[in-house]
Amino acid sequence: MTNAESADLSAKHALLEAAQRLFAANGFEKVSMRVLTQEAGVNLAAVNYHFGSKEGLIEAVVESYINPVNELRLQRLTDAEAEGTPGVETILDCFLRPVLESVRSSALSEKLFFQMMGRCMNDRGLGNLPATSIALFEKVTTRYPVALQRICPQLKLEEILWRLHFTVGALIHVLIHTEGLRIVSRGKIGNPSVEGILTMVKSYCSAGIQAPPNEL
Amino acid sequence: MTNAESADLSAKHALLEAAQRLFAANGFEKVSMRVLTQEAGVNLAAVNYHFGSKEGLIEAVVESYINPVNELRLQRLTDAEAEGTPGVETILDCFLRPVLESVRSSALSEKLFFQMMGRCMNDRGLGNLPATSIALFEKVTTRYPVALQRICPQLKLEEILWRLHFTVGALIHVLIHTEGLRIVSRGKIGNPSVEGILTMVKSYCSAGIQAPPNEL
DNA sequence: GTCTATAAAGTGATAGAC
DNA sequence: GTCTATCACTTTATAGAC
Repeated sequence: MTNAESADLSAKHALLEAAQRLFAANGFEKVSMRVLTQEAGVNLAAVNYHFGSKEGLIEAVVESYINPVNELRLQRLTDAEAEGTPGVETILDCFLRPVLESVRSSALSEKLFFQMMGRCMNDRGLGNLPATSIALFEKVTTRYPVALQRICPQLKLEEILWRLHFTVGALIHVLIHTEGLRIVSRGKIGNPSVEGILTMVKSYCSAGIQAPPNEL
Repeated sequence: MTNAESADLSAKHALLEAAQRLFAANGFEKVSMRVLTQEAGVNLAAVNYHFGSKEGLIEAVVESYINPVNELRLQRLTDAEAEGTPGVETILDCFLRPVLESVRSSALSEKLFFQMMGRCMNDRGLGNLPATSIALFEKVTTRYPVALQRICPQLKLEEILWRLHFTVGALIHVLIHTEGLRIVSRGKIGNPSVEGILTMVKSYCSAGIQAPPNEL
């Protein structure tokens, strides 16, 4: 590796690292490239050199968060289906757990990581995600409903899609707003572990998905 | 009413009306006071005269959306409890329906209204809402769990709070992201009426809230 | 690849005339 | 209450030297 390449990688890496931290804590809009480059210890112009624009940097960060999660979701579902016909709880585990596991491959603290993940899924709006992320999302929102319908044949695909929609909402809300709720509720929600929260989300969403079908 | 008061009210009203429309469509951050005042047909300085600052205008709009909903939530629960012990579905109806009904007392289109409501609950983060809104939220998040525990005595209050947290997440997600999903899913979610969506949310969340309790 | 310097445009807020 | 003019500052992006 030449010096130039090494410098390139370290500057690029420093930008990505600072971007993750600052975007997670403050949101994409509120972080200026001046503050970000200062925090990263690189020059202001480096953002445009390495990522083309602020938007390019945002997309790089979003992809680095969302894509591994969705790839893991597909892999886990494939694994589960190889072992038989997974139940609703198992399918939900395949869907939800990758979010928790990605936290370990991140340099961010747990709280910041979850906020970042929530922001990626929320602030950008699904429609204007990077193309690679949209493609993965489409695979996920195609395969999971099929898996669910296999063991919930009483539900129309349409209603499964809606119930997965509600499930995603519960997940994102927990990721983004649980810290705030902890403060506002003055401790009334207790202090469950991440695994404990996952258990509660799974039992709630599993029951919701298996609710009696509605007339559509 | 004097001319001055009339002029005051109409300028203030025009600002609020434009703020609702623009904030709903573009978010609080992205709307500049220059664009907003131009849209409202008033002078740039009017924002600071009538609301003190951009932040003051935002808070006025947020209050005007959130507070009526939470007041209605409290009223509906009071009414339901006057007629006996409401079930989970009834309690959820008291909680969710006020969001839909407020749409009719708004000048906004249905889509914009729902986005605005979602933004009020989401973008600001619960912690930094106006004081009156926080007080109402605290009443709601005190009374509803009590009502739920009355008919779900097998659940600890702590778990009820978490399940209400998930419910709010599903609601907000539907408000903000359903239009986007409609596009991305290429019509696969069908075209249910607002009342139809409410029915689906209620049955999902009702089943989720009544799921078997977890070890905490 | 990295830097400085700067362009070009935007922001919220306010003093002061009317 | 409403207006103009302007302040003081921030933003992203880029040209050009090194």
